[in-house]
Amino acid sequence: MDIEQLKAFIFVANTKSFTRTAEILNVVQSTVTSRIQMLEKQLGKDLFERDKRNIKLTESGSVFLPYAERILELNNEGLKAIQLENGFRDHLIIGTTHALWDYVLFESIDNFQQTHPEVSLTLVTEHSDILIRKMIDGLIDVAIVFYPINHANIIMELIIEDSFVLVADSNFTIPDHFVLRKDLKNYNYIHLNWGGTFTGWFREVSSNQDCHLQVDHVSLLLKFLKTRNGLGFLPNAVAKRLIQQDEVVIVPFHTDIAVPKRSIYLLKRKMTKSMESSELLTNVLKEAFL
DNA sequence: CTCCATTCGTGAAAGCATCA
DNA sequence: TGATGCTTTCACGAATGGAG
Repeated sequence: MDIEQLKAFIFVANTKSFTRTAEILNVVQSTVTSRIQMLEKQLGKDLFERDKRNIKLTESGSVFLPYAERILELNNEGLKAIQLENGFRDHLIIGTTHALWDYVLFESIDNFQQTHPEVSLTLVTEHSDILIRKMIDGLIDVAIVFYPINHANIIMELIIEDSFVLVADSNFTIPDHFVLRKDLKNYNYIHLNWGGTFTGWFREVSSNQDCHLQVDHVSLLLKFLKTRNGLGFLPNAVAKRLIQQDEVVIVPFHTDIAVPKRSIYLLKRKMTKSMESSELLTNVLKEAFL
C-alpha cells in the first residue's frame, strides 16, 4: 500500500470517476484502475461497486476511507514536521490568485510575517479550481477562492460578496455623465475576463461584441489603462487598494443589466497541528478585505 | 557491471450504457 | 442507431533492484 494508491482511492471516492481522478492526479486512467486494483488486492476486499456506468463505495470502502484520509494527513504532517526542523513553530501553505496577492493581500501577509516570525509561510498562486484541488489533496492549508466547496476536511467561510467597478488611470478625466455600456467601445475599453458571473454579464453588456484588446493579468490591464487612457473593469476588492494608492479612479458606469456579485471564500483545512497560527493568519487575511 | 525479474505507467482497443 | 463517455484489459517499454 502506498500514498499514490491511497490518493487514487480518496479521489475516486470523492469524484465517483476514475477518469476525473486521472485528470486530477495527472496520470492516465488505467493507472488509476491499477492503483485501485492493487489496493483492493492487498486489502482482500473490493473498495468500489462498479456497474457499467457508475461506481460507488462498498461498505468496506466506506469503512476504509476515513483511515486512508488520516494516513494521507499523517504523511503530510510528517513532511511538514521535517520542514519545521529549522526552528519555526509552524509552517503554513496559503494559496490565492495573482490579483488578490498583488492588490489585496500582499501588505497583510508582509505584516503578518513581521509580527509572527515564528511562522514560516509558503505562498502559492493558482486559479481557484486548482487551489481547491490542492486543498482537497492536503497540499494547501489555507486558500482564498471564488468558488464554494463542500468537503469534510475543509472549513469554508464567505469573506465578502464582491462586485465590479469601471476604472481608469488616475490621470483620466472623469466625464460629467455616466458611461453607458454602448459607450465602452468609444473609451478604449480593455477587457480582462474575470470569469464566473462576470463572463456572462459582460457578454450581455457588450452584446457579444469582441473587444479590441483583451488581457489576462491586472498588471497588464493597468499598463494599458495608463498608455491608452482606457477603461476596464476591476473587482471592488482590487480597485479599493489601487484607488488608495492613487493608481486608478472609479468611472461612473450605468447599465440596465445589474453588475454581478462575486463571492470570495476562505478555505481552511481542518488540522490537528498549527491551528493557532492558522487562526491568526486567517483573521489577518479576512481583515484585508474590510 | 551485467543480467534478469518485477513493477509501474502508457496507449490502444474492447465492451458496455446512455442519450439524442 | 450512431456518438459519446466510462472502465477494464492487454501488450509494451522504461525504471528499479537484487543476484552473481
